Amino acid sequence: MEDDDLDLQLLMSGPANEANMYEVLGGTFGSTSLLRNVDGESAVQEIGPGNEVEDYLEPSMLGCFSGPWTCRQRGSRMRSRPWSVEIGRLFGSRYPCTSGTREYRTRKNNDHWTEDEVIELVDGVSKEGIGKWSKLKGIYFSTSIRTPVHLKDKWRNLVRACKAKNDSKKKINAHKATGLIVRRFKHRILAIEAKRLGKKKK
DNA sequence: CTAGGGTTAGAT
DNA sequence: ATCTAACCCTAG
Repeated sequence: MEDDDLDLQLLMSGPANEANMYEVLGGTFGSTSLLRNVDGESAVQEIGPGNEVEDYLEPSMLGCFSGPWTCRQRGSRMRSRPWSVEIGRLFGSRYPCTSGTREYRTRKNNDHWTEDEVIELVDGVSKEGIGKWSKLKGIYFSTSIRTPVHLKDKWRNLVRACKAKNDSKKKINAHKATGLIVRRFKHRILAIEAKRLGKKKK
């Protein structure tokens, strides 16, 4: 059995004991990982064999470990949810961060854009122009999780993807879903972008 | 608030 | 090992 399968297995069945839990968490986050103690706001502890599971998780969270391994739709095929997402749920979308100065990461959403969302974005930008991200959010994405910054970032990624395919033919379909979208909107996106660059020079 | 550099996760 | 998409950081 491969390592990934093992991790998956552990999450499906739940860690057998504290040591196993330590393995599961430590295995991914590394030996220096820190977990916030749920009770004490300031208490941060290193994951270690000397600690109990309760040091890291409150009882209600423990149930998450034995739940079924769920899948979600991404693109056209089902894919198992990365277990980092599962960990994110365990920690209320605040899960430990091993790099940098931050104690933990707070990543709210890690989903890929749907084709419909991209259509909205391209439509919106062509009507309102580039750089009106907050306005765009209000008009086209008012009920969406996407923030103005997300819109801006996505647009940048779209432009980059379009340009990448102009430059070289070697790295096509790095990601299939994006490839389709890019093929469909390439001309509109590049036209809008060209307009922006034109204005910028003046 | 936006622009743009930086970081991270997942796929190849 | 490298690349992309999504997300973060923050100056201005």
